[in-house]
Amino acid sequence: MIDKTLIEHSQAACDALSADDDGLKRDVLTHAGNRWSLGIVHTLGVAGKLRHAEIGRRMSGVTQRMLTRTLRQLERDGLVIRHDYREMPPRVEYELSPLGYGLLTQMIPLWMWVIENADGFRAARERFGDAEADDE
Amino acid sequence: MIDKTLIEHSQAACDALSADDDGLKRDVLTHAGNRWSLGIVHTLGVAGKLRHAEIGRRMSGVTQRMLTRTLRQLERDGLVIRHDYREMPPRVEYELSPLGYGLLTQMIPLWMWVIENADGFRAARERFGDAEADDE
DNA sequence: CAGTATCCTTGCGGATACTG
DNA sequence: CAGTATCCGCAAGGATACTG
Repeated sequence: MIDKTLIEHSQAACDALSADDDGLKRDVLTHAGNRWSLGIVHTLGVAGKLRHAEIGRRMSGVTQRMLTRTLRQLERDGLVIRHDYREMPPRVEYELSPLGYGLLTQMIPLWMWVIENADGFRAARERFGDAEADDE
Repeated sequence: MIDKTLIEHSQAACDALSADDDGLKRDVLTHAGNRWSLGIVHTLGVAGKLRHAEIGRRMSGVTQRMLTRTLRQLERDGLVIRHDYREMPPRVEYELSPLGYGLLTQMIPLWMWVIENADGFRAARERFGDAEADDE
């Protein structure tokens, strides 16, 4: 059975939050859910400051296009800082902003929870994946 | 300046997590980032058990199509439980699963952080939104 | 009431080729 | 090296109409 106080606590917290912009939260999660965003934030969080190509090297599968796109997105979101040294050949480095580090920090407990409950998610997938996966 | 120990703590935690499936985390966030997922989870978390139409009434803007789609998605993800009473006229109720309540709980600190840092996000938007919003 | 069935637009993500 | 420029397929999201 579920802890009732947990639910009530959630209620109180959610009510307080509902007053603010609900779209902002979804916005952040939408961008965070994009294919490469989490990986880049994670990589920059671990490595500190990296060049464009170096990020690409550490994240197998990403194309230059998507890397640039995602980095620009993260920059617009204020999570990543871009340093263009205006040299020839070009040298550009990316690093997490304080906001980016903050997000990374906030994400960690969530990630751990997801992994702890991976079985639960997979179980749900199997229950429904076989039955009605084909119609979507 | 940013707390260095924070970064190192993040590093350690992230390294531990990287070993596991990175796609799963992104998967959860992708679904959570979908247009109506958060709102539904929040609504069900606060209200408990609701009928299809009642959810729609509490979330202005959602169409029946998207409501059904999102609910089905959440059901497949194991976050929401669907009760079909097989009556006529139809009566179907939705409620959060334990996993759903768990996710909601995990989300709350993240949401609070997002709202606390809303100024930071908006500031970033304004800095870049004006300059290069037109080319995307 | 609780959905499906269509049709449409938008944006993500990828492949490939090119440029300063 | 750090990008752009084009091309494409796919899925999210929305509008509208219909059904058991």
